[in-house]
Amino acid sequence: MTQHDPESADGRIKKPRHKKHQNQSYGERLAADPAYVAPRTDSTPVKGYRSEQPRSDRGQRSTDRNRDERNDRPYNRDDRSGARNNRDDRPAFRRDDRAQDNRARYNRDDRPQYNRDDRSSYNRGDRPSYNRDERPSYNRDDRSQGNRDDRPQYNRDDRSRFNRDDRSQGNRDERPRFNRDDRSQGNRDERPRFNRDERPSYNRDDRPSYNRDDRSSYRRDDRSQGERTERPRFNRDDRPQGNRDDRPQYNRDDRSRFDRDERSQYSKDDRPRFGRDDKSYRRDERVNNRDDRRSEQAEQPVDLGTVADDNQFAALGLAPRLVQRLARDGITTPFPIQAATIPDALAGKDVLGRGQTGSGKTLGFGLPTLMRLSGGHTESRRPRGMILVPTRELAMQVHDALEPLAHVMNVSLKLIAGGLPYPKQIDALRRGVDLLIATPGRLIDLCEQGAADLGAVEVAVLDEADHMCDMGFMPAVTTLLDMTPPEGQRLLFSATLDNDVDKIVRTYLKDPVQHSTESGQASVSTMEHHLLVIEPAHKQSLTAELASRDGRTIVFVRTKLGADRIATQLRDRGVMAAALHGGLTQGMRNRTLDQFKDGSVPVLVATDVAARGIHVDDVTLVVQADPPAEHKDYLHRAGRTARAGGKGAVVTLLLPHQRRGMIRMAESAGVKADPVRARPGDELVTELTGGSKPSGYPVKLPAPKPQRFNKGGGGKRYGSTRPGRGHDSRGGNGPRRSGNGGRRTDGKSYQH
DNA sequence: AAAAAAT
Repeated sequence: MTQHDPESADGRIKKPRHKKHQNQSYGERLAADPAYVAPRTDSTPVKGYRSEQPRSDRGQRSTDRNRDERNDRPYNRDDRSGARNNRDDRPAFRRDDRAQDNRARYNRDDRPQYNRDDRSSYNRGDRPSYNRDERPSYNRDDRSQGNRDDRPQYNRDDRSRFNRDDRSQGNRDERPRFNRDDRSQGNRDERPRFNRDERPSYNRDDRPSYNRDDRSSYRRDDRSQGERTERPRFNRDDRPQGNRDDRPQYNRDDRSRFDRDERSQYSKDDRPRFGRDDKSYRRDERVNNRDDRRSEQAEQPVDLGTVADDNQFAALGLAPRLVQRLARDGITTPFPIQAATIPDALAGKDVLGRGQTGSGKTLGFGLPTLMRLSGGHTESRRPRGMILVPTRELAMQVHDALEPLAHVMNVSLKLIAGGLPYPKQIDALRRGVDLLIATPGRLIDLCEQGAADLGAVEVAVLDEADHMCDMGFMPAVTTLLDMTPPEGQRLLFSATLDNDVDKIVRTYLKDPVQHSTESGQASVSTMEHHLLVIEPAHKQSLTAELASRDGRTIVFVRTKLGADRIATQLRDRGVMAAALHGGLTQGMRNRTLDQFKDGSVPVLVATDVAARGIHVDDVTLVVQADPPAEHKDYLHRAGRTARAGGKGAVVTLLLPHQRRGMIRMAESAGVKADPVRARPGDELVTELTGGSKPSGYPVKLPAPKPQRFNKGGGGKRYGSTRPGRGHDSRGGNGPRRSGNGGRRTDGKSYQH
């Protein structure tokens, strides 16, 4: 009966069959054929559900009709990406449509009843026959057709996926959408969902994996005693601050693995029981609305230590609690960029901040933002602050840097980035989160889904502003800024602010105050620069020689393929190196960065994904195996070393024909260095590397993290070099890759 | 011009 799923025997999506329609958008196709019915999307979770369905139901999936529908899906997907590429054409259309779109979503209120019933029956197992045959056409006709185009199909899947989770806790009756509005006000108490809403954030933010033991005992013991508000603080205080920099990514990786893979098994035992036990506790003692939480916390201030009288942060006008918290980490003297921008930002002005790499810009915009958001009231789905960053890693870093500070200010924050599970992000938004730290794509996605509404954003921050304003990012950034109220405060920060930013500045900033603590050139005095002109044939061996040294090294290359290739070459020559680029799964990216931070892999071979903002302690050498494309890139790449006053060297390898361009670039970048001819073994090279040479014996990357949670499955997705689909057919929120070591196979990004 | 950013 069951042939292979057309969709996947091997987990891959097959090529579309309907070539004819491949470049036709759904809307176009609909226009041509009004009878056209959207391919159903409910089939996406097939992997997760199928095995749970009674066999008799399963059979129905392989009717011709259903198969065809499923084959339609890829075609649809292509449409969507086509649409993405056409972004430029669409934003206007989109934006105009947005209101309408929202309305449509609100209109749903009329519908949920039957929808939900549909869905619940779906859950009960009669879905296949029922849904398949009846619901689609029914729903589709009812629903306003026009909007469908805008709403990605996968929305539906996602939605139903977490709704399902929610639902499993009962109270289906209480859930209809109209509750949405009330929700933030305190219907919460009644609703088990509250429980869910709270828990994830707790899980997410604070539990270092190594604390896991603590946590579980902690969980069981402390939890029932209430005082949830104490918990995070407890955790946070215990955590040695100094380690933070080394650990965040590490935690995250574990966490996601844990969450994604473990949860399904884990939940069966613990979660429901927790829910049940928790009821009385929840009802009676728990304080579960935000304001109460705030006041409670205010009543029991934690001793954050004393602040010296001459603490200069206090002088900038920051709240005592914040100053105390900073002081506890030994941060008592503002960097110039902070001293310059904080007062203006606190005064509510729009600020353009430029400070050299590693000069503390994160706090420069972070502290005023937290100050502003503290004490306000955030409605469900309507965050009041937004920090946009260009890469996921940077988003994580900013999040982790601000988190302890946000905590003392009683500001909730949430990382919104791609490659991470949707449900927790949506839950957090629904619960109401003050400040988002986001990469543009995912945030737009969530806004389109209606999970987030930027209409209440008081502070919008662009980190790496000039990069956010370049061609690739601009549309997304303007889309997001357009959604924020124009009267809101806007802060733009970068090490290089140039003409590209003008458009954003003119459009979105009112009377901006500009602070440039440096010229925007390479003025970090502790950084030395070397330009080496080399023979093409020597590139590999020279790179290996340079990278084979004590201390952390980042090797920058131009392309993702190049990153993979050079990392492999280095390992073949005995240099422990790993590649980092955007073609890897987020899990791989996290793991690689963790290994680089914890020292198990001292050489990182990266594309420009790591060029900006990423802070790793003690990177003492940056090698540019491919010269940067422009002077700004040079500065940002170079800025990974010599951070916060440390020392560092930047070596750029140049093929003869790249020499001229580099000289020009060096001038624009303010780099004082003359190209020098170099060969492997040269004195200069030896000097830079401290004399150590690659062993010549191939090395292998360290094994994935040893922590494997029992019951298998854990870590499969990210941990193995050959991530099998295995039995973890759940958690399909993560990036889906068929396994070949996490490298892209679709070639999509490599085409010119 | 590549990379990044949503699935």
